[in-house]
Amino acid sequence: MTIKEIAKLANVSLGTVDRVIHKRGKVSKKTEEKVSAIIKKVNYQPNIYARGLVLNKSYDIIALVPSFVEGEYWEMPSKGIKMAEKNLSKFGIKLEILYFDQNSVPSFIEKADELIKLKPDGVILAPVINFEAAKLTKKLEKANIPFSLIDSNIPNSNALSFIGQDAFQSGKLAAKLMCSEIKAQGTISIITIKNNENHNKTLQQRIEGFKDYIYNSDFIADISLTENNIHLGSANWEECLTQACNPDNDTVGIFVPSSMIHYVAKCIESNVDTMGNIKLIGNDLIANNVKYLKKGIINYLIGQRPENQGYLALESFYKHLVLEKQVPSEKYLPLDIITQENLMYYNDDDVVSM
Amino acid sequence: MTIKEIAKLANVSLGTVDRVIHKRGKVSKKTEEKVSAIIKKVNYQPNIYARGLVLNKSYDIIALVPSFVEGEYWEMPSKGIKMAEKNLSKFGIKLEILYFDQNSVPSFIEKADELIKLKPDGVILAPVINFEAAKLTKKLEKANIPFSLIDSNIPNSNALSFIGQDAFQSGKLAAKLMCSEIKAQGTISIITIKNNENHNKTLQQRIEGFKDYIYNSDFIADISLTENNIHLGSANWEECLTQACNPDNDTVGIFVPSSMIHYVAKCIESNVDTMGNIKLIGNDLIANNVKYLKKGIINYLIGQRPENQGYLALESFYKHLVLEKQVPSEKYLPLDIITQENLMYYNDDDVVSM
DNA sequence: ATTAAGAATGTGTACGTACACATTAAAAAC
DNA sequence: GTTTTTAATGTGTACGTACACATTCTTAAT
Repeated sequence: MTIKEIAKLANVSLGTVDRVIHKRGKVSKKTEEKVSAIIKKVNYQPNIYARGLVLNKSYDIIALVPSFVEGEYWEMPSKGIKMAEKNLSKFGIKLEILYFDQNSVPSFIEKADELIKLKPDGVILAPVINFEAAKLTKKLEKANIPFSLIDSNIPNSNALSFIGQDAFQSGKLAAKLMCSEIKAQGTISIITIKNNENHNKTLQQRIEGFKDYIYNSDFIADISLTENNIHLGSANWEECLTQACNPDNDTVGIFVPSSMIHYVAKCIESNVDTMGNIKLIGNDLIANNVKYLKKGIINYLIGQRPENQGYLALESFYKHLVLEKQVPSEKYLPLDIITQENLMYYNDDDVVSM
Repeated sequence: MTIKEIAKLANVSLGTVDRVIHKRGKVSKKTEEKVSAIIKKVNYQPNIYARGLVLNKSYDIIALVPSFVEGEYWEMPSKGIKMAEKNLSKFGIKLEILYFDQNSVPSFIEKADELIKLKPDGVILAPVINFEAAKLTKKLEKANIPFSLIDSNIPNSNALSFIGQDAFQSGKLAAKLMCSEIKAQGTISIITIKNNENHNKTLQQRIEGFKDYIYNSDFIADISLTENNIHLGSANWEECLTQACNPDNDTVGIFVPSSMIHYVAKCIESNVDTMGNIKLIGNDLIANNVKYLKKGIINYLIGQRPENQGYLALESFYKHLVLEKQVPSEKYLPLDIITQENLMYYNDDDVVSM
């Protein structure tokens, strides 16, 4: 059903139908109603090819995400964003990725300023530096530039879309798995490993979820819970870590609420005779973690589909700008439980093919 | 970069460039080489809007899948296929779904004949009735109609694409989870529940995977393994099931290699005092199973993203017919481990949004 | 040298939409 | 009743591609 046919049905010209569809005015009330009725009746759907051809718009989307070295967590969201660009560039979605150092506030500010100057049509933002990210969203709002958030949310930010995880629930899930694995009484250790002093909301929420589950489980009688922080910047962090892993020789499980769990895994591996039975649960399917999962040193990894997060973020702009469809304001991705037995189908390069 | 610009660069007309691009011949070798070189150099990508507009082709895809009543497994692949149609119809992908009764070979044959008569441009086939499905694929091949398989594969069928699961690995995963959950020695029971006598390859592979894991685990010393079949057609199936659940009063876990596990869950629920501690693991996130997972009667469900399977199957034709891209010949979806703690984000209606 | 046949190349139209511009009809001003 | 203004409606062109058809250029046959 085309505009032409509608025009014929309504006994008016193409131009009139066009004005009605786009609400450009300059149509008498009578004909407006007549045409609208027909449009509704025949369920007119614009031909996206013709539309795309004549508009021939392109949209510049800028993603502002943490930089990474190969194998680090933030490689995965970036990968997803790039994959989406490959699929969507033919629809006029152009992408530029700006990387900031997540351990450096000035680096974020610099890139944020650069972003604003480029006047993009849309922004994908990973608000890992919370406060500064919130400031940027205010600026974007003022400049009327839509933005989507990935990884973590900024409540009440008026984002086009948030795509991420439920970190609290992720922690609960980790605790549940830990409780399933542990067969004896002892100590469960929560170890946080960071290379900066920034407050990380995601880590905190995972820890809270973990503790929430443990405190409410039947296991609480048999276990004690300890928390440790390791700072990778400090000189003796390796000693500290080894010490934290099994201080009283009764540690039965360790939870690392981040992708840094491979550091613990490595430590356990080199002390396998004393620590070999400790159950290890952490987050994210990065290469280093996968290695230890395959070896059986890490028992479970929890994933939140970071590639998908990136993919969906760019796709949200395609839906919003190209298709002019409504996009869901929040999308929580599933918390995947990954173990030796199902690893191979998560580790696929093509998880984002949809 | 358009054909027009290429024509200008090559000092030829649009028609000549067009002939070169589509290899229609009637171009002298010299100009053909000149134009080809330019096309390659400027990395010409056809404008999909203009292309789509002028071709204005539509493709009739027919899906041949098992019928279902609400809440049954096969509702999910159908849902995914329909969701894909919603997204892809604007690109000319038209869908018709034919349903057959998976307990009736004649019903399959009837629908298959109907399908062939409709001369579709592509077919999505769920080959649950193996032998007849294979016959259909031969016919389709002869008629030069591409087809994609979902759920289970037909080896060497020359399908455009197979989208499904690794059933053997699914069984192994179930066994791994069972071993994590079980704290005492006793019997693990594999219960198959069917309402027909057809051989079901998927069930068989899951069982084999399950046994493979158990036999190779440290647990084998502490447990014994039994197998039971329940036929829902028989008059006394409920008695049989109750009997099978805990025959020697030492059952510690039950594995049902299908979505039928809710029958077992119901049985356990009504005998909670004697069977309350039995661990339950089964497949598929259908409503009935979710109910018992939430209640804590089912401990784990293993999912293989049936909606995604359906979605990807239709999308494979979009990629093949509309975008003329190569599609992967096999796609194994991840085996999701679902438990109370991560259920909510899998049970989302919108799992297929990508 | 002229013509016919065939190869090579060029031109024109259509697809459905958006938007600028042209035209006509109606109402207001004189 | 004529002119001016404004509202309403109609027309034409462009987007980039595919394909039918028209034209020009070669080459061989007469």
